[in-house]
Amino acid sequence: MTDVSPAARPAASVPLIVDGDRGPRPGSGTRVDEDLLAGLNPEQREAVTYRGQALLIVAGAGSGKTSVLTRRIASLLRNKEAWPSQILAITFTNKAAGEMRERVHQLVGDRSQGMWISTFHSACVRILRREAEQFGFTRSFTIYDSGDSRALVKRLVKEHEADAYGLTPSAVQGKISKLKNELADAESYARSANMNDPAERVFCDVFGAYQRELQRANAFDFDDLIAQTVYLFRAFPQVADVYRRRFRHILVDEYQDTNHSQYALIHELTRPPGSDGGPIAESGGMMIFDAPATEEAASLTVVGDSDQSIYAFRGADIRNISEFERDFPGAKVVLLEQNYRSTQNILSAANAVISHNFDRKDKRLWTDVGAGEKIVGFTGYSQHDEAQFVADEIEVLHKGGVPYDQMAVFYRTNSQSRALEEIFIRAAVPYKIMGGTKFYERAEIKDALAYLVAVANPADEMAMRRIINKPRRGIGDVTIETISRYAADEQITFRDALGNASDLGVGPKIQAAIAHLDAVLAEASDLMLPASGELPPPTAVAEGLQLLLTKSGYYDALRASRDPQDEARIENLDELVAVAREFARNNPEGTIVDFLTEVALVSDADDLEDASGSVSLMTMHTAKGLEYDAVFLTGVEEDLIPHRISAGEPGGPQEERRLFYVGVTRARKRLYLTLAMTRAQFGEVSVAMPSRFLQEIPSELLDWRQSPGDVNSRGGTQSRALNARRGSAGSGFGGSGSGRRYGDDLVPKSTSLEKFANRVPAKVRDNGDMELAPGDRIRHDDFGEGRIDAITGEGAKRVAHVRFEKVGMKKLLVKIAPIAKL
DNA sequence: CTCAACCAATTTTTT
DNA sequence: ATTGGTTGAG
Repeated sequence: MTDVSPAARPAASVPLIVDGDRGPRPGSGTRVDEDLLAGLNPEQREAVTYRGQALLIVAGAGSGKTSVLTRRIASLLRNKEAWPSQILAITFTNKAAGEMRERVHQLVGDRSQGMWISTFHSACVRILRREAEQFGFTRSFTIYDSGDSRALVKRLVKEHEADAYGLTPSAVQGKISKLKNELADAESYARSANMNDPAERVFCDVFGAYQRELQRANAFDFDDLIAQTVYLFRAFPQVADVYRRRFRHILVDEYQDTNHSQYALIHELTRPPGSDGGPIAESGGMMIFDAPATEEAASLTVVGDSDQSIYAFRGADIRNISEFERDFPGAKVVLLEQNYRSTQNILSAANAVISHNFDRKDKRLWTDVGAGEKIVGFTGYSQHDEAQFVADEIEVLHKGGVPYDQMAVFYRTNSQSRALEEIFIRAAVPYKIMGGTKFYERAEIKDALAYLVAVANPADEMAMRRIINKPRRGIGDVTIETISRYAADEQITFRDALGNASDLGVGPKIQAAIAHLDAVLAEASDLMLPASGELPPPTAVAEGLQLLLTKSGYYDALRASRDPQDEARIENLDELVAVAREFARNNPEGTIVDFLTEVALVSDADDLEDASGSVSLMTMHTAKGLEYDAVFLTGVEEDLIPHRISAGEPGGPQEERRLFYVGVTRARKRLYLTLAMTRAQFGEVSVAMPSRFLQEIPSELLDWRQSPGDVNSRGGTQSRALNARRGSAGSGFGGSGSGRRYGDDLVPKSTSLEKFANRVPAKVRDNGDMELAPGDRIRHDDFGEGRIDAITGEGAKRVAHVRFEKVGMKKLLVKIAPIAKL
């Protein structure tokens, strides 16, 4: 807060909101080093050099916005318009933050030290840790991830018997999250709620209890991190002023995906410092007297693209960006429409699809790199068949010179990754799944972290409850409630109650177990948080973790187990210890609290290192902001993309279309759209329909290796709708088109068709009402002869369980399988 | 209190 | 199909 801005000039009688385009300040903009602007188009230059109160950069997909943003920051630093510490840049993921930090560092060197480049959540944690004592928390508070808060909600729902009113834990959790994103707390919601509705009343009770439990546990959930920071700023203007004076340049990436609380946070930070007025400001202390009565608000730069808004489901409000000019009068708007990423064919497809969203501002991406390859379509018989095509095509591309890490496979839902994974393993395609079931969400990792939390934040009863009987110590629900009640009676924490094992009135065996756990926690605490106040050694976290896992008996219990999965769990724990060591190396001063913070906020810790050399698999949401030479969009089916659940929600289908658009625009040179005719879910096989988005792509852009009509017999309607062009495939590829880059062997003229002709029925087929019964013999085009074991299902979903002589048991969809009765 | 067996629900996307 | 939760026996 003592930073003095080299650019700050006492602004005489500046109104609260600066009006009009004031143009570049004298001395800035003109002196930007030319190398920062090298290779930029006029709009991009403007976005880098414009100086003013508010700037909106509307950046279409692939328009070079990251480059613009980093150069903008670099130019502020180079021209000495700002110290690093005066810059706050918000990105959507930690990974993006790391990359931006790296790129700025490349441009300006060590001058970049001290900037805050982080996610909303990380930035708020930093602020909250600093200010926690102001409002009843300690700086070692715990961060609850959604799993933690679900566990808490679950307990409270049970305690309040809220399920009797039709409130499921997940519904309650979702509603609480939504309310917090709107900055509504339990009290304010209770005032506006309809209290005649008993379900509402119970919900308010649970919400209130949930918040009290968090407070008691000295914990914040994800949503609180933002919302409580806003409350903090509103309740303590002098605290807010510290940050308003400090951050003179605020930049927010992916602005279209900000929710209301994030929007409010930005507003709080961009108010002029010292302007709050009212009684509190008078008690604000000396600073008010020292500083000019009114100072300039920080400058705000936001970057976004409303066509890429895909997080409405978690409260993102597209109006934040669409009404930016109204919120910040006089804001400058720069449009970046030239795309430097994809070929024209890919862009044309993207433009065609997104133009079906009616409530958008028309924006057309263009490029000057040429048409490029056609988009390849493929329809598999099953999800495995689809996966096989993807795996084979990846190998073809790889032989043609595309590195694995320049290819990615996207899907709508995480569950779709299974089939891909199975096939990729068999085909020996190196792959890496991004996101999904995260390392830090595995049970054993959460247990280990709960041990650490129990040390770092003894007030966190959730963590204590989690570990108290892991490994098995003979402590069940009854004993836990006994301890809990004892702690309440004695006005001490659950953790401290363990120290009085003999007072609890439990059996001697359990007493001993409790005393032992208490001793282990105390020993770890001495190691990681020495009472003497001296700084623990950097290795303390890793050693403490090791100590906890060993002396608690956790490791031993896993080793003694005969469950084969427990071996993998031990490996995971070893990896966690390794992560702690690595953390110590990078942060010699890092404490246990810092470690837990990092772990709580980093989505997938290992995504930076070993993604190289592997194909990336991820959901389309995760893909935002990334780009690859070749992209496979899989499962392009109705009910998947657009997802079935989205149909019922207002704006749902449109958001799905944006999601599809995001997926398409990730591709630089090659795009594959694949689907399957049948998909198994819940162990049931069902017939899938091609996604409507396929029909929105002009047929001349698409080259079907195998169209839905090729696979599906009732192809009449579908093939018409989907521009199936069986037989004309030869014209689309195999020639010496523009795709020279990967060599001519890249696109095998007909091999892939031949290859898959074996696997997939290449001709139109409809078995209609073929009568089959157990015991019948059949012949399958691929599998040979076999005998029917059983028939299950009804109508179009009738499934034959067939024992083949050569390949064993198979399940076949009677209606479309290439089979004949013998 | 623990374990085995059975049953239900699950699959939208994430910091 | 998998997983988590519940139930009842030991």
